[in-house]
Amino acid sequence: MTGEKEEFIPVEQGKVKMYVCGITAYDVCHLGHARSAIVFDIIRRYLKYRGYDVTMVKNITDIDDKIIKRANEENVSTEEIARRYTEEYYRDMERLGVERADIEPKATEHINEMIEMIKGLIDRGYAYTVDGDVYFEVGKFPEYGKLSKKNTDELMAGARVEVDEKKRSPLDFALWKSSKEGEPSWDSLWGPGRPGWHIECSAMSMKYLGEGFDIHGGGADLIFPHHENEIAQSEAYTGKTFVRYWIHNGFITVDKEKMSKSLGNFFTIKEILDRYDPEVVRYFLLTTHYRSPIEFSDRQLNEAEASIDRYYSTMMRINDFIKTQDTKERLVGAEGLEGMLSSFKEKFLDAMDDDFNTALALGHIFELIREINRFLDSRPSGQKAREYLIRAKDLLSEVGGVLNILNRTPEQWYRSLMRVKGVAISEEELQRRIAERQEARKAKDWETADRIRRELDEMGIILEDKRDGTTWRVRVG
RNA sequence: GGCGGCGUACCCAAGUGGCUAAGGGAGAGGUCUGCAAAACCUUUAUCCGCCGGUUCGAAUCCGGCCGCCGCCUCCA
Repeated sequence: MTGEKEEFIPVEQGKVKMYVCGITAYDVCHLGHARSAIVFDIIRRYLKYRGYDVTMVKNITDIDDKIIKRANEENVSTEEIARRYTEEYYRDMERLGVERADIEPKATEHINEMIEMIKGLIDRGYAYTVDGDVYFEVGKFPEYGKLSKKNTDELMAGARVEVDEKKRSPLDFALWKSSKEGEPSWDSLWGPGRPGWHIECSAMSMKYLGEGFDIHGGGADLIFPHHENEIAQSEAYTGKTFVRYWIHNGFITVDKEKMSKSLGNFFTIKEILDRYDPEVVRYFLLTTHYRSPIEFSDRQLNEAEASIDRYYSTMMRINDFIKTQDTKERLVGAEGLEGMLSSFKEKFLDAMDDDFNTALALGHIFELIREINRFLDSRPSGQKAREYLIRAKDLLSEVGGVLNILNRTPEQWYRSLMRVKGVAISEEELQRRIAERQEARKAKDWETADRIRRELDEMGIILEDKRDGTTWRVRVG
């Protein structure tokens, strides 16, 4: 609300109640929706990791003008449209690895709560009825604009909305819309109609989280008017502070412009996931702070892929090393790793505690990765060395679990890459060729060995000869 | 027009008063290797859009300018 970072103090100690604006089920989701979903998924995971008992509510708007429009275009019911795109949404989220919220209420299942609230607003003099419509009277709520830092005079002056004659002021917004012939409707004290968009979030968040709760999130484009309206109607209704902390994620841009439905410059989640592993998308979104805009491009995704690959290559080295049986203790220059191991966790927490600075947290992860590689390059051996690496691995998987990235095995990663990149060779065949090449190498038949390596390279497989065998990777980038 | 945000190396990006300006990608040189690849080392911002100011000290605070973007209408 202040527009600045603040210390987080929840309403109830140890508990966090958060509400995130979900989707309107009228079309398939694009990458922008993915960002919001992933950002708040990570915030929730982190708060849980920090020991809070988190309750997250994310709504689904299953009735509104866009849905009605779409239903009319396709000559099907609004329920059909909402059901279809809700299913699509869940499919996308599952593929992206976004966990479901604790409660995912639908607007149409909370009409009574909304009617109750609208009634209360009319009773308290904040809303008025005109021909079956109900409007919130913004002029009655002096604090209007406090979130978006707009003042009502300027809004009036700059209003470029076609003035609805029924409204007392152009700023007033609909709480209830009377329905036209053939539109879905619910009975109310004001006649048949449907709720306005803003009222659902207020009614549902209060129902599940209470009249004042901790965190309310959504895309930055919801600040005005949606969240401003939510504050007005909720605080007018309860007389209490609606939300303590507002969190808004930045946009995804394409050529610097906001990715949006109306500009048509969007990529659907499905399109992206046909070409990239979901982890690449998640990683990519975490490389930039959640509030900043993030420029989408294949180049960026390829870089994200390369970074993840670097991580898993190191993980493979760790795993190989942990399997060694050597008892001869050899540790030279382990100080770097040792120091990193003891400071890593704190650095990670500091980064995340500072407004969920995932980009910085990733930086720390890769510093540790470099230190691990440096250590492994020093040719250590023995139990002590193994213990260091086990500790490193545990730390990495702990934070990887929180960020929901870098938490698979290298094998899973490479298999997935083979699929995504369409590498045309089976693992069995690949192993056979590697064995074949090993024979050639043993016989110092470099020509054959190089030929096999080149052939595999053309298929997108890179071979790496190590001391005790050859490993393969899928080429990325 | 009003309000808000951003401008850090070749690219992406963290850093919002003071140790050597994180990290990733890309490039160059080196170590290792049969040759590679990977990894590691060195290297690529005496400087953080420009100009002024505050301060012992600023990328970081203040003012002005330039450029880009967002919101003000549905939008994650």
